[in-house]
Amino acid sequence: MLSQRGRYALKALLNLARHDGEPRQVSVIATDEQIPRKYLEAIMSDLRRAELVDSTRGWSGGYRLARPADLITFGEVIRLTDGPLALLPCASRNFYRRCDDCVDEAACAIRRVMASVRNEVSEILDRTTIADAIANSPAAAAMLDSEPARAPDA
Amino acid sequence: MLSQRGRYALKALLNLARHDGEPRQVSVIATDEQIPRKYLEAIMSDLRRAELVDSTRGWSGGYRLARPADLITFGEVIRLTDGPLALLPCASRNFYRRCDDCVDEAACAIRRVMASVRNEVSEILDRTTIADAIANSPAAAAMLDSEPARAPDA
DNA sequence: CCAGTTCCTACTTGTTGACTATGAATTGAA
DNA sequence: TTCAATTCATAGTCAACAAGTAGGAACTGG
Repeated sequence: MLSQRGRYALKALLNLARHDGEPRQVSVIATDEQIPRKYLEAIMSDLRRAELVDSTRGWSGGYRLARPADLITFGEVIRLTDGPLALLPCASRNFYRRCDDCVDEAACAIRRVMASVRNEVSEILDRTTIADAIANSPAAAAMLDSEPARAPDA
Repeated sequence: MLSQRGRYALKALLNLARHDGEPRQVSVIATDEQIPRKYLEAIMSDLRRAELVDSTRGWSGGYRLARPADLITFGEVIRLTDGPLALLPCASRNFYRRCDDCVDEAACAIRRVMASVRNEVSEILDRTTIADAIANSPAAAAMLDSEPARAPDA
């Protein structure tokens, strides 16, 4: 499960992307997206340290995306807030860690399955950008069936 | 991330599947798979309540699979021990729950992405069975590239 | 009746997620 | 130069949960 923190981070970045251009204050985003202001402040600090957003302080300060929205992937954000995408540390590429009680990693049947899951998940999340997400939003969704979002689902 | 509990449950079921036939005791599985005995006991109880295994007590008691190994999927086990596969409750099919702060679920860009992730994940995990996993294990892995496990990976 | 097993309830212990509080540092406007 | 609005940093709280442990009751074949 994605943490609340991760969900908030994504919502905030989407919000920034939708109102591109001038800096946007934490308080504005917070009320927009129904996020506790102080908590969001901490999250935005993380995003800044990770160089996903830029900040300016003082009078009309706030945050904006540090790069174009089509260069920020879901995968990057989620790895930042929630750590590995993989279901097991030993199946993670970015956060690899051996299981302490694992006898023979190469022969581990569980690991093999989890690795294929991780492949599919990161395939989607590292391909899908913030820009993609806002592109197929509310109204647009019905008209076009673009490539990135695979299943219409419900 | 999968919980330790979930990993143990999978290991235990694989162990049962490999030694099919007569009942196998918790203590045996525990030493085989490096799992704390008492903890495994609790896990096995859960698996029994979920009707994944059968138990007999007393003298030469123990556990065996309640069904053929090719009718037990990773998905079922993981949902039992770890809850939803989906990254968000609102993107789960089996454990659906609305996000409390969600304004318009149908228009939610994040949900759409997470739903497609969930589709891929459950596609794999609900298709892959315990039998599949032991089929492509140690030696077998090199010779045949069967269908279920997609990526060799590393 | 007994030894070996499962089964059940409760407890402990450490970690973490989700905030909250307080205030310092910065910066444009008045 | 002062002021108000912002970001930034550190620390603290609180509840929930994961990962075990403890102790013993219930059952069952020998």
